[in-house]
Order: sequence, then structure tokens, then C-alpha cells
Amino acid sequence: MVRIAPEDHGRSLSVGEVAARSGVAVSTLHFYEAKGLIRGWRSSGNQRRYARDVLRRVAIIKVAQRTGIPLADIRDALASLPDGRTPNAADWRGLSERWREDLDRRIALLTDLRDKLDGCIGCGCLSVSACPLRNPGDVLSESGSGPVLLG
Amino acid sequence: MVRIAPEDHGRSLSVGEVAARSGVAVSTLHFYEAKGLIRGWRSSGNQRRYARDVLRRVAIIKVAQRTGIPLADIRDALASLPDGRTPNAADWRGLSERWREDLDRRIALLTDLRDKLDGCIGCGCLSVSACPLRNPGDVLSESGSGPVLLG
DNA sequence: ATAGAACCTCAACATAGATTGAGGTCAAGT
DNA sequence: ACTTGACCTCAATCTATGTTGAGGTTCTAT
Repeated sequence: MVRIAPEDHGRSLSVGEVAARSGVAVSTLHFYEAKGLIRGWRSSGNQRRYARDVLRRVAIIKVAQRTGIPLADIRDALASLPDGRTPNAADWRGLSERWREDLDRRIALLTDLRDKLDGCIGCGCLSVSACPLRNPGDVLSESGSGPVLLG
Repeated sequence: MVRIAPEDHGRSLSVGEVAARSGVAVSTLHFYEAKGLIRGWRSSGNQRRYARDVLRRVAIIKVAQRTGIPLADIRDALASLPDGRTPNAADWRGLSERWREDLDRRIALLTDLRDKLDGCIGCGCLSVSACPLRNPGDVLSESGSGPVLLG
């Protein structure tokens, strides 16, 4: 049973509590911490302790992942959150805006791909040099190599 | 310099030619062959030879990958192409239709995610049990198998 | 005081999708 | 014949995103 020391009550969370409340495995939280996506401190007995903030962070991580954003980018985006204080609604909204743009671009890319799929796969134009499907001169095309998310 | 033996002229392609024309690395073609995505035969000197079909196949593979379909699924879809003959336009169209449905679903998912992003990240509802973003009871929820998300 | 749950570290394994390298062979031009 | 570039196989490595397990420690209830 997870019990919280009296002096911590309502203030900090153990890794097991975060796991239970956020729905991710303890091992995943270890992993996220190692990758710099979440931060915490240690108890006198070297156990992980987290502020309640971490629940929101983990929630954001999972949502961002569902949209296809890699962890490294999520980490960078989270790093833009304020250091000393608990992020407020405006802070989170900033993240949301950055990601929405990326999402918009990727939706446009997929939509474009879909619209061209029937026409191009069926026809003879699927050559490296000429086909619009092979040569996405459209969305994201100038981003160098592949879809760069939130660089 | 890549030279084609007279008897092969215009009929078969070496792995290097396929690489040059399709834009993928030789090692990747080895990899695709090992994974069953492309097939060919060997010359008397044990070198890979491919029918011209393979260029179309590789093109399809790259397009499908761009939409987020995993190689294993692409392999299965390509396996539905006719065995003895060169695939015709109708064959390719069949593939296109299968994938378009998947693409439609994923576009719907991302769109939904985007629409909820601002509202949900900024507000206090991002809890495991209550938030619509955390609990996708909507698009894709019953899709069971197949490529669900990129990344 | 002690059992057992929860925690710790570190290393290995898993999957997808390749890339790289070592060591050796084949083929074409001179 | 020789050189060179394209080719061969097989194993190792890489990134991303974790999971699993071994071996050891801490915490809390009884």
C-alpha cells in the first residue's frame, strides 16, 4: 500500500502514485526522467518524489505522443515551461499552439497524400522525377529531411 | 559504370540500378528483399536482378511509408498483387483503396486531436478519467489492429 | 521485529527500419 | 593480366521507445 509520509501529505507523489494516477508504467516514468521529460527529487531513502505538476506533464506527453511528436521534441517543448513556478494556463496554451501548427501541417500532408493516392498509384506517373506523390513540393517540402517536428 | 549484359538489355535491373532509379540505398533494397517486400532472381554470378516492376513497387513502398504504414503491412498489401503477371492499373488501385481508408481514419484522428488540443491542454480537464483527449472514445477507438499512429 | 510491498540501479532484450563495416567475389575496361 | 567499381554475405551498430529481470534497499503495517 502506498502511504505518504505526514510531512509530504498532499505535496509530493511517489513514482508508484504517479504511475497509478497517470496510467503509465513505473519503468516508463524512470525512462522519462532519464530522458529529461520529467523532474523530481529524492527522499532521504533515495526514492523518487514528484510535485503534482508531473501528472499534467505526463498527460501532455501522452497527448503529444498520440499526435506523433517524438519524445525528444516533447522534451524540448516542455523545457520551455517556467522553471521556478508551476506552469499556468497560458504556459500550457503556448505549448498547445506550437503543436497545433505542427499538427496542421501534418494533417495537410496526409490529406494531400490521400487526394493524390488514387490518381497516382493507378496511373503511370509514379516515377521518381515526375510524380507529385514522390515529390512533395507542397507541404513541409523545404524542411530538409523528412517532417521536422517542432525543431 | 553499370553495364547491362546484352541479353538482359531493357529487361532486368541490377540492385545498383534500382537504387539509382528509385532513390533508395542498395542496403535498403537488400533489407526490403530480406523482408519480402520485393523479389528478384540471381545472375550466374549470384548478383541480384530485378524486373522493371520493382521500381513501381519501391515507389509504392515509399509513398505508403510516408503515410505512416509500417513495412509489415506494406508487405502484406503487396502480397495481394498478382503472382504471375505484372500488376495492372486495377491491381494498384486496389491497394490505393485499402490505404485510403486507413489514411482517412488517421486524418480524422489527427484532426480531432487538433480540435481538442487548445481546449484541453489549457483547461483543468486533462485527467485520466475525464478528458476527451486522454480518452479517445471517438475515431479509431475500435480499430483494433493495423497501423494506428505514426511514431 | 519482521514480512512483504514498493522502491532502487543497471543491464539486457524487444521491435521497426535501416546503415555500416569487414572480408571476399565478379565483371568490365585497358 | 590487372585494376577498379559494383556486387556478395553476415554481423554489428544505430535511434526511438520502452519492458523485463536480477540483485539489493526502504517503508509501513502488524
